[in-house]
Amino acid sequence: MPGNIFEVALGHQSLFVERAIFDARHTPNNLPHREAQIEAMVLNLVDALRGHIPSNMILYGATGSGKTAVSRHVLNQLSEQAAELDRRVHPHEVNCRHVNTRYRILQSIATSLELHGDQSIPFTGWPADRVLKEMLDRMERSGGVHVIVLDEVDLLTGPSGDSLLYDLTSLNTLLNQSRCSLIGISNDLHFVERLPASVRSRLAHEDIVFDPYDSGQIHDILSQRASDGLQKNVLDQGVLRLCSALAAQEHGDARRALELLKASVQKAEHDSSKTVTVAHMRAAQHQLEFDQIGATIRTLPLHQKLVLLAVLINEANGLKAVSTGLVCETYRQATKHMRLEPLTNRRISTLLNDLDQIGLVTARNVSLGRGGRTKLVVSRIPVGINAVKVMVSAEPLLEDAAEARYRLQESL
DNA sequence: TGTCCACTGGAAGGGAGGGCTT
DNA sequence: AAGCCCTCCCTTCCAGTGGACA
Repeated sequence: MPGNIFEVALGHQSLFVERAIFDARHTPNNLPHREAQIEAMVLNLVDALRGHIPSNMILYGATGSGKTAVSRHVLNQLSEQAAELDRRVHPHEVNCRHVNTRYRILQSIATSLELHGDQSIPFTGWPADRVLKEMLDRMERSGGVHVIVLDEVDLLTGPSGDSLLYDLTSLNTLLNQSRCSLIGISNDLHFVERLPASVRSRLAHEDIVFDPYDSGQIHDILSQRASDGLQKNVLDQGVLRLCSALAAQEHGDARRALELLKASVQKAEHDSSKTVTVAHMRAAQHQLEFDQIGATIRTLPLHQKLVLLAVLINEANGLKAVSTGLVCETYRQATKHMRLEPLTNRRISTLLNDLDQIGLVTARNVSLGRGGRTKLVVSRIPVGINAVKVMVSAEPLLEDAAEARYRLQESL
């Protein structure tokens, strides 16, 4: 008589003790190799506990260099200490990748201060200035010091972003009962240079730089998390060293290293293995790469998929680098096949830049003399991933266009 | 050395769509 | 219902560009 289908799975002993320790949201109490940055933040933010206004700060550093984790850790500690001293400190964290317009950022901060009986602010509809006023009112009412963290602040571009940063850096001139300090977190060292002078001088009072972790430092971070989050002696020799070395190659990205270690342990569990081997890690690495790129491709808008398809079709026909003109031409044929209105060349040029930005292609500007100026586009999708198949599975309409073009090219 | 090509990329603005206020 | 605000996606216009070629 077969038992419950979950019974067997429950019977397996997990290699994890605490899986959450490997999550991106997890903020550890101990952040190795970030003592200097923590100290710099503390020296500045301690003013909030003395009733003064901490200077605005910008934390710079590559992805996975610990900026967000350090900022969360420091703010958690600040809130704890404030509670102990009966001071009011209100941290607000906004990720500008997800919340990326002036309106929505103001709305998000104001909503975090919403009290029972307050009118809730809609996602859209109000004039932005009204949202700003509402946010100021709520800040005044709650008093104390507000610390606003703008994660990935470099993604706030254009007049709307400048205007928001202007608003936020001017808050202290409008507030009477409370104070405000701003922390920007940026991957881009040159972000501040693009800001208008009026904002730049007020935002960048203190810069804290997070150098990428080297292989040894990532090893320390992984060892610590492994000892907190995994059963004893489940990692084969060499696993941590390989994982750290791979992450160090990828610009010292500790987040990626943790993700890889977690995926490797899951692979081992899937194989009902009692230990995690280098082979599990290699398999996990492939899996992560496939998942990441596959998800990116699947979520592209239709025309962007067609532009990528145009690049891949030309590459499949032996071209190593494709010019913008050729991409446009192939793209137009595909849209004609699908009975779609094609976008303009200008728009395609921007879509190619976007594909370059998200890492699916490399688009390099070159001049071919009398052949004119153009971009040479090369796909960056690893050989093992069938991007056309991924696109077709997400957008079945593309199947005909993809196949028709292949047949056309084969017959040439 | 000037010309020319095939673009690039900034700026401005149109229009659709979603949501709120009056 | 009309008017307003905001965002997003897109087009149009156009000055600028790098380097081969005459």
